[in-house]
Amino acid sequence: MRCGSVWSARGCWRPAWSVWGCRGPASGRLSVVCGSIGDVRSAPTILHLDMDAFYAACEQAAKPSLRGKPVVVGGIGPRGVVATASYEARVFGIRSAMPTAQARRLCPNAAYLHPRFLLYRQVSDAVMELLRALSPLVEPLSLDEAFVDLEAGGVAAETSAVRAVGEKLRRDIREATGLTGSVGLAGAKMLAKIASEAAKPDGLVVIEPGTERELLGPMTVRTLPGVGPATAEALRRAGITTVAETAEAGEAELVRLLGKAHGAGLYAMALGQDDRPVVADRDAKSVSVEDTFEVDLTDRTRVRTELVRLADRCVHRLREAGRSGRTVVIKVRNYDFSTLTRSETLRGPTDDPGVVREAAVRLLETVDTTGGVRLLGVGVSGLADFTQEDLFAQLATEREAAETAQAAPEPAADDASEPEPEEARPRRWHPGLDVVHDEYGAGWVQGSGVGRVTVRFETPWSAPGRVRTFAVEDPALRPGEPLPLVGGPEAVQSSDPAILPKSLSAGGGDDTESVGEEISSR
DNA sequence: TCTGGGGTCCTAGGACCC
DNA sequence: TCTGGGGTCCTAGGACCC
Repeated sequence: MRCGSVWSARGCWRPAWSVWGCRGPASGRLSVVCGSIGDVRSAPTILHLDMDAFYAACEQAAKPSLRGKPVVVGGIGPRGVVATASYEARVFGIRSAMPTAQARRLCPNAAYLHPRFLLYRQVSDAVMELLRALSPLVEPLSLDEAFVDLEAGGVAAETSAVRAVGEKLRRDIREATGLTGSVGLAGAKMLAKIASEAAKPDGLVVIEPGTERELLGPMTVRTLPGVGPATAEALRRAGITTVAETAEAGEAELVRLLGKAHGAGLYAMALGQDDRPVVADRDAKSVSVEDTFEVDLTDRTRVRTELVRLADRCVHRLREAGRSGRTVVIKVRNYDFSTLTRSETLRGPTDDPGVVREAAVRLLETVDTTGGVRLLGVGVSGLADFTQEDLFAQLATEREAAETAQAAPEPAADDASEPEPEEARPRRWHPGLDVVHDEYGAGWVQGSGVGRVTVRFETPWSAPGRVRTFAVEDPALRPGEPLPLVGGPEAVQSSDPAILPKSLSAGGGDDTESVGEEISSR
């Protein structure tokens, strides 16, 4: 089924759904049943959009030389995992959440790129804007996914009307971003999501209200949202593997197996019942940051320093969101991957870096880290809208700062939101990052090592570009910014004139005399 | 060279209060 | 001074999602 998702096999995957969707003399009867329950709308007016291989597709749109090639976006380091693989990379068996090292074994010739969230957010904003033109009720689930309530947007509650809206949306997205998205339309969130999954890539699937039970019945229970490996295994041990078997098991049995909330929820899903509304403007409930270290931390002082850094980053994000929080939580993953959390609830919400820092350090003191620390995290929950100084928290800061002053000679700048000066950071030329060269213009890092960095000079609107290699300290080379994927050079809004050099717009000649040597592309 | 980072929701036990 | 029960808050852990 997975390989059914690749370009080549798309033709034989999608029609299978059309068959299911059209099949069934009983569909009329079922629609009456469901209509009477009121759990699913009588028209497929809930839309789910899912962009296709989003991060990888953004990179291919930005980097002409990668179009049609396997691209993997994710952690580049020894402990990295895959965030998104392009469809060309999925042919090799590469999947999200797979260790990058394993992906490299499966497809050594793919391009392995560090994520550029700035770009993904820009593209996402453009897509979400198109969605909000359809309805005031838009619920983003992530950068590349959202529900839209078309009924609230005044779209006629008819299949033909919502289908037309969905197809137009897909065209608009392609025009605005150059990317493809898949659309699912159904009378409930769960079904719309299942439909968009079936539509992938670059398709649209409608699930007609009334057909959902026979559609879902034969599918694996893993299809249902909320059923992961653990739930699936618990169900399998009870002889349940399909959605139909889940429904047959009955609510009481599912509650016995999985607990009250999960069991009851799963039973409803298996019947195709899902009346969750589309909710716009969901407030975040927690903010957290975490780092996995390339080598386990064993030095206690270093662990503390890193924790303080994370606390500052966390508060920075909290403040950016204009929030404060009452509960501080730290997360420690040990050398053996065992993970624990410790939390402390303050008397009132705070966004004071000192308070969060000290709570985090206090919590760390209750944890044995002698075996080595693989990951550290700091989070804040119990969020409130930040409106006023919290006196309790302020007092706590001063008191605890005084108490720990002698025991903890931590340097610690006063304001966590102060970013490190650019010069203080070593230049890290991660593969995939934008750069600008004084002479050659905009490009991206293809690789680096042993004091050299290899750059491919191309832009979203250029032909595939050529590769040159420089010393990592080359003063003509500097970090760049993402370029717009569509609109060409006219769309560039940058104060950096070097992005658009004459040599590039003139089509480039054989002009490698100066800085570097050519390197063959892989 | 196994296993990221950012989240959400649920459960269960103990404290505490009525 | 043998003991019931409910509600809420806090903490820790776990499953799941993208």
